[in-house]
Amino acid sequence: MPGFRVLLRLHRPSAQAFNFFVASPAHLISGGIPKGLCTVTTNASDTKPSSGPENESLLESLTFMGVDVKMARQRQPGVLRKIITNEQGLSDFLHGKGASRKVVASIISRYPRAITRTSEHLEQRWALWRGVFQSDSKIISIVDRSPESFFRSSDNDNLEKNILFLGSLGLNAKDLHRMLTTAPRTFSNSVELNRQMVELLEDVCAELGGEDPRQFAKAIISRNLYILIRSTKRVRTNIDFLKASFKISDHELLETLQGNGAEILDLSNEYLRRNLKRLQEKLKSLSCQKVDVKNLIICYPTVLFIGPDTLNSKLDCLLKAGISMKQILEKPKVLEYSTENLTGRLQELSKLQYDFKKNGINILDMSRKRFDARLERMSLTSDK
DNA sequence: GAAACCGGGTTCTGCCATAATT
DNA sequence: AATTATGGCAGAACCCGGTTTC
Repeated sequence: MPGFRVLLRLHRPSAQAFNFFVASPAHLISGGIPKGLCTVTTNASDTKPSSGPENESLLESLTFMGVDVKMARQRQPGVLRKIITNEQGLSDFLHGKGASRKVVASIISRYPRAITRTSEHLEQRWALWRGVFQSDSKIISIVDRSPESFFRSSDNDNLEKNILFLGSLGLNAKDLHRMLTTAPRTFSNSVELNRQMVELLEDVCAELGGEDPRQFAKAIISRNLYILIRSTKRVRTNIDFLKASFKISDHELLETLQGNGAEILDLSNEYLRRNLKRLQEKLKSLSCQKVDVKNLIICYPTVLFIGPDTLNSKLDCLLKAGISMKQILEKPKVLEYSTENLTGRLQELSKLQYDFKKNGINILDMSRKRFDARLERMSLTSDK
């Protein structure tokens, strides 16, 4: 559970803080000065930050609601100038669905345009989401997580078509639910955009000599719920790149993509390129053959997800412990465990003088519980 | 009864640029 | 011309345990 999620948690808020501090002074210069200091020197008509005045009573009411007006202004300045808005209706609506005052304020701060939606619109949209989610609170948690996903589009028709389209792909209800939980932006894409991605995947299948494009697309989507919020350019480029970069047959590529390889399509083009290049270099320096690289990727595509530094440190710590490259290539799943985890296990095993040559390296590919149990048994037998 | 095989779970927003509206 | 709607991007693994096999 920690791992990746913790990384994201730690990463994101710091990035937000960074933007907040950097962007605010910029705003003070561009937005604050004309209002305060320029009244004497200029007529409002030719000042650069073209704009009417902000709606003071709106600002007041937002402030009263606890909205971070500074943040809102930085994100969508135009909204603050509007004469007609529905912040009270939005607030009441969200409260009615169980959102706290704080959550409502945070939502508006991060996606101010939300207050331009009418109450009828909100009711409609909510009803559509409820068609997929079991409870209001589930939706609230997603809207709180990503206000933009819910509010960015005002096109409820499109949303409805999207739900129908996604359902028509043959994904089961569970997949659909998971997709909309984890990648809610998929909802707000235009149906056309989603359709384009599905068509791209079907085309790729046909190009690679696949028999059943529909099921290929479905397989990739259900294995990679984020695929529909990637650009077709990214996915296309990655597939073409994989095809061109090593001697993988069409059939092998097809199987890899609809198997464990579905996720590597998410990688940015540059990242994939860099990771593959560094992987090839590293393996070459360890005197592996090209075919070893190919087999590694087919057998364990996720290896391309691992950044060069992480990958190198994992390989190095395994090799240093007396494990051969051949063993790693035969059991690449050991690379899935964090460097810390691996290092720790290697240490404990070396205390017991575990012989990898004799016993293999499967012991590293085990859940914590099983590993500990195994160690326990080993130390018991060695005591006797 | 342990080891190996195998697949599954978790996870993804907030910002920017541009097209489309009004 | 301003505002809204939409598309696209960067960021970068880890762990668990049911079932089968020996």
